[in-house]
Amino acid sequence: MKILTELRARFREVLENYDSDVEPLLDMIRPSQDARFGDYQANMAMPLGKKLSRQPREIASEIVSAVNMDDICSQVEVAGPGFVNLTINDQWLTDQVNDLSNSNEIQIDSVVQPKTFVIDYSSPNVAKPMHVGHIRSTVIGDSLSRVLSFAGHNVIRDNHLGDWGTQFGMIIYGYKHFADEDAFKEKPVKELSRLYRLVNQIIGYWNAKSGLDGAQATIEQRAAAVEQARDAVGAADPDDKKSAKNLKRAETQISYATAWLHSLTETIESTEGDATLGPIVGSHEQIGTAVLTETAKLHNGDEENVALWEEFLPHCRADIQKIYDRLDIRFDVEYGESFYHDRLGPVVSDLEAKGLTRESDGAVCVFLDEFETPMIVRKRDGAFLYATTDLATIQYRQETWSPDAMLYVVDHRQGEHFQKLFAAAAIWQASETELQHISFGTVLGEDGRPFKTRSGDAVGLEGLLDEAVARALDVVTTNDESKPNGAELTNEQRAHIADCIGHGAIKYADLSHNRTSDYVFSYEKMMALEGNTAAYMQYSYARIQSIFRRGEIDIDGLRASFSSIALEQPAERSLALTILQLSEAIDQVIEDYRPNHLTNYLFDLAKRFSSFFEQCHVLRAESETIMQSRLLLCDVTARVIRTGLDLLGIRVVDKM
RNA sequence: GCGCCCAUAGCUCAGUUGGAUAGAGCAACGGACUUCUAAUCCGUAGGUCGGAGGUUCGAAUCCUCCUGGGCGUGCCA
Repeated sequence: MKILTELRARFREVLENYDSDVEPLLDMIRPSQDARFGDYQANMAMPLGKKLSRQPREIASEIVSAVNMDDICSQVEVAGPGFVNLTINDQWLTDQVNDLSNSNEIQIDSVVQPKTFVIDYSSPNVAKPMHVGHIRSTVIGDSLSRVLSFAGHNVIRDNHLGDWGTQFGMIIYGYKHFADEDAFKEKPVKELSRLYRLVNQIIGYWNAKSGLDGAQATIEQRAAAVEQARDAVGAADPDDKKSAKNLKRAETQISYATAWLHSLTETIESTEGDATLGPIVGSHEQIGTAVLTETAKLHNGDEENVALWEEFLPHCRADIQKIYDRLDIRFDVEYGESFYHDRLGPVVSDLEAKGLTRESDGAVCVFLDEFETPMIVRKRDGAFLYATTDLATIQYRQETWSPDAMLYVVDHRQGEHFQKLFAAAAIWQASETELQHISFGTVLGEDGRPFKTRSGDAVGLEGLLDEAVARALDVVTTNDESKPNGAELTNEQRAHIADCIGHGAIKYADLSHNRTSDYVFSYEKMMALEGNTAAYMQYSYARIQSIFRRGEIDIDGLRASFSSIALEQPAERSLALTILQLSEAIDQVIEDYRPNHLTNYLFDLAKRFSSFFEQCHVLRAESETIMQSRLLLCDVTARVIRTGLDLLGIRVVDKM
């Protein structure tokens, strides 16, 4: 399991004769993109040629004759402007894959220097139901945690829950005014989330009311701007694109403003016409400030509000935990925002004492050279902000774990916040800790807009998972019933398989996209169960288990015997080579914290297995020896798939 | 206005940090099932990598400008 490591080790000594810094040169040894160029290629001769003002091909030949690769490469060729194409020796490859096959667990060589990572992910607001927006942070953070720890790093998974913010003020206000005691006793979280939505709608109503005048004024203002721009276009010469552009922009802006006014009016009308909301909104005009007051009272230790918070919180957490249990997500610590409450004042005092703050409009601010706007750590009204909490969190984590790195798996819209946070942390307390925002894009609906329900709400996570499982069950059932030898699964088995496939599909769809880009959420695509989906990998695994069942193979016994893998057919060789590249995929994931390198790898592996499966019959192999070889190759493939999927948080099943 | 990000096949996306003739999967077309599970495999077709310059042996990738889009932008998180 160390092809690339081994190749680089062989090159290292020789390359030291050419350049003092060999790491970048060694990085230029990589798998070939095309089978015609061998299994691996070394591309360092070209840059060396430039640096040393010599012919790259000449350097390549020199390197090739100096590096001792007789045992691992069957062919070493200099090609094109100076590429070195390496073909791995079949015997060496066979030995390597047998080593892996003989080991009890699929492992990669642990990192030489284990680091301590704090990974901050998921972090939902506990008072609101989890929605589709939480899926990426949760799934990506979980996978990165699994991968880093698999590679030998020390990982602390921290769920930085939003358990102390304005949303609790909203619930408390809602509880005091609109609670249905019986409903709360019956299903507390359901009642609390009803109260949250209710309060949210009333706030929205009053915001809309107070926004009407402003929206009207904006429209008038922009109408004037459109007139002005239109005149400018008339006056300007036809080639002046600038004024045409201005007109277009002004027109766009007025259409936004009109749409905005329309949505305000709609909110107001629908609220007033609503059977529940209509009668009550009128008596809660001050709800906005009242909610802030309830929040402030909570923060200041008001007995009643703290008691309510303590009563609500366990229910909310239990509800979130239900989702984590379904998704097989776990954390080492769940220090929510409330945990840092007592540390916020001291953080601000410390910043002040170190002369890093300046007062501006009554707020305590940290001004940073790189940014126009400051980071506000204490509001005019004395309240703290999430920036304050985040600084306190960094401090706490450093004191507690002295991590080498903290990773924040949070969506890209908070990029600027983290830039400021990291900059502030750097001037506040010098530290070697690597602070990284693991940013990701938005989940879009099939219309290319952020994924919302028809009414404009975020899509609930629980319903989303239910839907995926339901669709998976359909496919499992249809497939089982159309098996040539008749259905073979009980209802319980079908349900379990659908559970693994449905949840796996959701996770895989997310992880297989480059995290930095937005992606379009589509049940159809992820459930198509063809192509690059979790099901394809799960299917490969199930087929292998089916071979073992059909042949009544005791695979553990076979592995313990003296049988070994021999690579005769091209499909066998190609599969074995890919199996041995797991560690390269893991390295890539860690390199830039992107799990999609692992999904790409697994897809490649599963494709090669499918080819092998078509071309090389296992149970009807030409001889007992070949059959045993292929059985072992199947076994090691299955174990690598299982390991890889496990690192993505996805389960396998024996039958599909 | 300023800042960050994006634009690759009809659609959804990769593209190993500057490497060889840009790849998958859907969708389309043609083949392979008395199956070690066809949820599969084999093949065909599909591209001005948004546009224009530049950097060099070599650019989807780096730089500049332009076009089109997304997001953020002083007391929410």
